[in-house]
This record gives sequence, structure tokens and C-alpha cells, in this order.
Amino acid sequence: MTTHMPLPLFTPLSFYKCLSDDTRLKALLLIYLEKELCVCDLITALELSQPKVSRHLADLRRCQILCDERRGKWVYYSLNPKLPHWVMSVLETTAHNTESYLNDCITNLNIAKQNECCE
Amino acid sequence: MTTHMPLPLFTPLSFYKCLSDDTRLKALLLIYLEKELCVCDLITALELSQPKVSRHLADLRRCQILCDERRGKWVYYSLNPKLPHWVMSVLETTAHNTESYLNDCITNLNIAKQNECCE
DNA sequence: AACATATATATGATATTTCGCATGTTAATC
DNA sequence: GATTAACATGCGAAATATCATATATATGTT
Repeated sequence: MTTHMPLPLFTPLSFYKCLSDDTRLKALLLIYLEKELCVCDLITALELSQPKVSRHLADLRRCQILCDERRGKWVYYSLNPKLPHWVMSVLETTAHNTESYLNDCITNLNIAKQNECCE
Repeated sequence: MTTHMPLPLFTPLSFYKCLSDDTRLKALLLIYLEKELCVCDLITALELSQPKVSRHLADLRRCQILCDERRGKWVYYSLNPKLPHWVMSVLETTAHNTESYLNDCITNLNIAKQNECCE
């Protein structure tokens, strides 16, 4: 997936390649459910190292699925609002039907949000 | 993707790994649109070698997305009727919104069906 | 300006996928 | 029962993806 091409066009194939890794799939679904998340929340939710999370988020950014926005020390990731409708539909369907797959990381995310990370 | 495991559980991740290859994605969408296709039709539609098509179909079979059925000399592939609804929904959404991605292989498929291949 | 925190990226090692080619299997036909 | 057609699979090589570790950058704080 980590193809460092200059012009990463969005295609059905590039979209599904993004979903073909555990870290990316979970991060993307969590961001879909939460509207936006900062990197530190994702690190806690996914129980993974910072560089690993960061690299996969960069992949999702490169193929134009996610947007990033820095606010102070934190970088927030959210869905690219220009995504085709069918892509949003696929994400919605998936997010709402994979509860057991997302269970643990949602639990971790809620704990993370109590123990203030950002701010 | 070609993990030769004995018990290939169906998970969101394994599903999306199946869609992360050009050959598998196109084959799967064509089978969705046509209900069933034999291997020789897919070889023509995708303009690929027989072993390549066959191996990717085997992957899709192993992760329980496709079923195969031999009828005479030909083997027909179709969607596993036991697939979760959300998976069918994702396939439907994708198949109906990726026309330009599927354009060429649908053209090839129609030509193939005229020049009788099976039967 | 020095420092701490949050995040990104470069690099080389490792693991996983994909591929082409050769060969195996199954079923129909002669 | 030999042959052919359709399909499947084994295997090593090549391409890709992933990872951990180290380092770089950006922001806010003192």
C-alpha cells in the first residue's frame, strides 16, 4: 500500500487497498464514527506505536480519503468531504456492521477521551 | 492475500483484503453483476492468463466470498449466498458506481458471450 | 533560546503478495 | 484408454507492503 507516488488518483482499487490493512481499516472506521480524531486518540484506541499509526494515516491522506488539520500541537484527521457518495455509503455500511471487530478499540477510545489527551 | 490457512474465518479485514487486488476486485464485481460466470468468461473479460485468474478465484473461494460449481467441463463461480447482508450491500454499491473502472472488462465479457466459450 | 510534546518521515530489515511457468486433475470425446 | 479442453495448484523469483528504530519538524512553554 505504501506507494509513494506523486499523483495518487482515487480509484475503487486504491480505496479498497486502503481498507486492506488492520490499522488503516480500524482507524478509518473510528474516524467515520467520531467525525474526527487526533493522532494521540488513535494511538490509544488502536494500542499501537506512534510511527505506525502516523504512517498509515499518511497513506489514507495520500489516497485522498482523509484530510488533516493541525490545531495547536495536535493534528486532527477527518474524512475528505469530497469523497464520492458511494464511498461514504460503503464506510457507513461497514462501520455499522462490524461492531465486534471494532469493540476493543472503541472501548479504548472512550477511556482515552476521559483521560484527557488533547487539551 | 494468498494465505493458505486451513480455517479462513470471514472478517471485515479478510473481506477487504480480497478487494485489494485488481484481478479479484474486477472478477468479484463482474460475478456480482452477472450472478455467475465461468472461468473462461473471466479470462476473456479480464484479458489475463488462466492460472492467474484461477488462483485469484481460489482466494475468493477460500475466504468464503465465492462458491464454485462444476457443470461438465466448466466451473461456474457465484457469490456465496450465506454472505452477510452488509457485504452484499457493499458489493452492490460498488458495482453500481464504478462503471468506468469496469468498462473495458464488461465490453470484453459481452464479446466473449457472443463467441460461445462455454457450450 | 532551550525544552518538551505531538506528529511525521527516512531507512534498512522482514514479511507478505503476486507472478510466470510447469505440472496436476477432472471430465468429455474419440 | 488415449487425447483434449477447462481448470487448479506447486514452486521459486520478483515485487510490494509492513515494521521497528532513529531522527526530523512543528508548536507551545518556560
